[in-house]
Amino acid sequence: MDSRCASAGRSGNVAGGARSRRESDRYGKYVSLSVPVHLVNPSMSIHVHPSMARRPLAGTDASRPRPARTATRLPHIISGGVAMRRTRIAEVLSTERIGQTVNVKGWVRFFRQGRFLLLNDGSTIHNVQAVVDQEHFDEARIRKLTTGAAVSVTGEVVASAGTGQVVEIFVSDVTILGEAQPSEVQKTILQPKTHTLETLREQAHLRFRTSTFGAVFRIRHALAFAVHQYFNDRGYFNIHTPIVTAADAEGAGEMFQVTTLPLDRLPRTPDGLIDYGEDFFARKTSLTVSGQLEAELAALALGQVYTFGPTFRAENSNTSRHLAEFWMIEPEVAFNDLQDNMDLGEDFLRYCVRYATVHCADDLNFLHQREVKAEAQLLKDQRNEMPLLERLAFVIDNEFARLTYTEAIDVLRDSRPYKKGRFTYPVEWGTDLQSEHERYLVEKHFKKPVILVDYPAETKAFYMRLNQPDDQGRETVAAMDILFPGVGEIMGGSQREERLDVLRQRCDAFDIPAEEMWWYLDTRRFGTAVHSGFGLGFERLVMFVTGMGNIRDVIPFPRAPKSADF
RNA sequence: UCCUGAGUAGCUCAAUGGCAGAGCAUCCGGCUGUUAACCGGAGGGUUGUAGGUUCGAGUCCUACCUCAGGAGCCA
Repeated sequence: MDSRCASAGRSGNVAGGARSRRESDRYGKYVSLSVPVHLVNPSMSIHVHPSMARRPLAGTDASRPRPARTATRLPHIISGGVAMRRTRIAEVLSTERIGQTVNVKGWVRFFRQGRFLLLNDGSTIHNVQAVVDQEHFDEARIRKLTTGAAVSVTGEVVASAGTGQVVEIFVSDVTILGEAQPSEVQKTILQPKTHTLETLREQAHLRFRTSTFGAVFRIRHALAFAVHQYFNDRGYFNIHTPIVTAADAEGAGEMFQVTTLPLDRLPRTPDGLIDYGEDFFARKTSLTVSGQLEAELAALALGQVYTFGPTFRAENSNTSRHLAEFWMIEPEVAFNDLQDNMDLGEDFLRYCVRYATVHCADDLNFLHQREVKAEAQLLKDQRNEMPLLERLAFVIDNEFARLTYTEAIDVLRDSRPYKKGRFTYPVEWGTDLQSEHERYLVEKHFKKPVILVDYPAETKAFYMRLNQPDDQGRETVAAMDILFPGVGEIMGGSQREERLDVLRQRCDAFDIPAEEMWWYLDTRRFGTAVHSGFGLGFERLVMFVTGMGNIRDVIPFPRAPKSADF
């Protein structure tokens, strides 16, 4: 980046200081000289400054002629959009540009009164209003300014004469880049009205254009960026664990098989079994359900690592919290015990939420208002106790409640709903907590995120570290689950079993063939060490931050049972 | 996979077993500094699919499909 800035500076063909050179460099690749002249208003004169066609820069895409930055600096370039670089609408609205001529490209949201063109280019939740003076343009072109069309607009930024916006663009030229037939648009979610989330889901390829999904996916990006930022700043290394795996022992759920065998004529062994020796990898393989085991290997050498990749579960889960394909973040840290693991999980979650509130204020504000409007129509007991922005602030400002599974059982047995027989499922030590129990703890009792630790050994995975039996001889493992309001289990992790003999016993108890796990067990043979990690469902984090109630609305193209459209 | 509910115009929803409707959107016309613009008019339907009951079914019954909410599995 720095070197590219320097070369832009050397070219010296752009007026202005260091800042404008950097901006020119950043946007230079979007510049196009070839505006289709037949789409330009014939009544407008087109002036091309000599600087438009000169001095290629050395190498790189910047070797195209460079445009003037603004009409203010080169006032003799007055119109036509020719060779003007595009300005993102976010930039037009957030910086002081009154008096400058800008070019924006985007999609029409509304065209009110044949005069007010509301454009959005995805750079921000906000639209820019472009005022089209009909007398200056032929009717044929005006008629193509319809909802959904892609257009390029050039004009002066002026203080708005209306009251709904601070600035607007007074259009000197408008070009239709891509038409949208109103009769066809009318059949899609692009028609400017409120649609249900179910309808939007049926047109997932178009829902990016809506305000809600624009906001959701900008926030999703910010959170993904925050994940890498957090770990990078703290000396973690990102590990790309395999997507195709032969490990069948992770115990994290049903797996999607990966094969190149002909399904209509499977090769058989003499015993009549499927002959996986003929398969692509010469063994049975599947899509990964977790990168944890591989991340452990890396952590026991690189110290602290994390994965952030796709994960696949072939469970027949039909809920608002499950996907067949989702993204998971799995840090793994050598020498961390369960306490360190909890501290990491809590600090990490707080960091991500805070990052979103700082970097996505406009989008979160929109989703907040959207939620407030939607909740106004719900019955009181169905509403969230806190609106979105308060929920986020609450997580940032308050420490999570921490307690053991055994203590949680006591809390539940002491609760009103338990004593009044309101729980559907029994509360007994040794069984997994049900959704209703977790929800009570998070939403009613503690009213904040809860970290539960030390679960009964038989309910958890083989790799979790076995604790000392308690005074009643009950066995637990050093597992931790972080529960969030509305989302449920957002994170699950543990201290790993580092003792070879205990791990072997656990493999036996879970019917896991130790010989297939030789590479995993090897780490316990050569310099084994205490280590811990967790898995965070990325979409569940996005759900919490955006307030979306269905996980299928926080991933662009959801995969779920009987559903892989788009 | 289980439980509950839903499926009627492009969208959101009405319609006691008796003529299938409204608002918005679309199209045509008007108005023109609008803010989910407004005013007038028009077009738009195999009521999810397949059977059944009935003189008559959007409405009742059966099966299936899809979706939603909840449960299980989990992140």
